[in-house]
Amino acid sequence: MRKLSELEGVSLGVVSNYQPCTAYSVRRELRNSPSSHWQASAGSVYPLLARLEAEGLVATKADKSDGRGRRLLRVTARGRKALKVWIMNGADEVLISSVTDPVRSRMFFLSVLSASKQSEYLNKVIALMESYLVEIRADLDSKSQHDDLYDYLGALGAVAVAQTRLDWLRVVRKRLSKTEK
Amino acid sequence: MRKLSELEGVSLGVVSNYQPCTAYSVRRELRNSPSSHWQASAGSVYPLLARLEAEGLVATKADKSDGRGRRLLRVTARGRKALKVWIMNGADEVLISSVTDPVRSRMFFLSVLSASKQSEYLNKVIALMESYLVEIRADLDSKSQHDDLYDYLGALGAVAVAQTRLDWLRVVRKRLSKTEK
DNA sequence: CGATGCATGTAAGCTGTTACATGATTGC
DNA sequence: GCAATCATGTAACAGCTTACATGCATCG
Repeated sequence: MRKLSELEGVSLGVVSNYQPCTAYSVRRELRNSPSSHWQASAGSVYPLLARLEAEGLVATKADKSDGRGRRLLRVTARGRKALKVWIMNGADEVLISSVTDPVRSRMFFLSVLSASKQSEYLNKVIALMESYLVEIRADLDSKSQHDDLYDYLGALGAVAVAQTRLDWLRVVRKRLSKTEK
Repeated sequence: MRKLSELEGVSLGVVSNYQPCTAYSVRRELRNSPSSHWQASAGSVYPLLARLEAEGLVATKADKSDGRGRRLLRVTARGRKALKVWIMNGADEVLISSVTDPVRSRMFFLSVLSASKQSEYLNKVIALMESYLVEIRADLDSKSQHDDLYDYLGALGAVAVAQTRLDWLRVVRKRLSKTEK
């Protein structure tokens, strides 16, 4: 069986968690989830789910009671197995270290900016990180440990990492303002 | 001027930090950097740098003393400006929240695995995170604050985030082993 | 003198984005 | 009745990966 991409695995997982559901709701779930923000455009999700259906990982059933022609998705037995394989394949050296942070990437080249532009950039990024943290904290608070534990634990990780990134940015700002003097 | 992609910005930044350098060394730098792990295959880096050259952001000069036909890259004035714009554009809401962690993504769907498979997965991932942390800690230690401050601060962020992810995974493991009983 | 690393690139293919296109349903 | 949302998709394009292809330099 073919190896699933990240977006394919996540989409299959979303179907698994919310079935029966429509392709549209999968897309919305990916877009709205504040903790792992995929673009999940229509041009990717629909062909992707069609691909998974062609491979027998999901099955669709037309909902005749709906005039919009919605088609309800379910994960097949094959699909459940493929999801398990995808998860276990996530325990991979390369995948674990492949988390690229656009803020951190820019840090390495910050010296090309003037000192004032540097602090302008840092202040902006810190402000954005702060409001992002508020957003995902609210998301975490909305998730009870007793409702869906895995959802809660995932959101918990998102908050922890975002807090760490913010703390780090504050250290950077402090350190750079010291050098300036 | 066109908006640069993440890989384009990073590549331009690497040239800026190490100039004069070859396209090959840019590729190697991206591949070997443990803190922000791009694949940076030949098929992406060479066309990318050719693109940047065509737009006048980098300039190449043939090194006649080298039989391999190496071409040395430099950032032009236009390129330096484009790099500055790219960095400032990084202070963006969407970009900041776009950090997707493959380990965290999988957490939301972990319930499809049996309890024993769940702990097998977590143990594997934790072991990998531990050795990854050792690797980037060594990288951080190799970077002096007085040598290149920005390099040091970037690596510091990578270590902080990796440590947080590991701590989170340990919390998850503990929490799930409790539920099992 | 052979393996590894340096150095440059191309071709095919997959994945994802942006923008477009259509129509039904629901809430105000 | 009108706007927002639900719902499905297509077409053109951009970007990156994998695999291929070539040849020089350096070290043991």
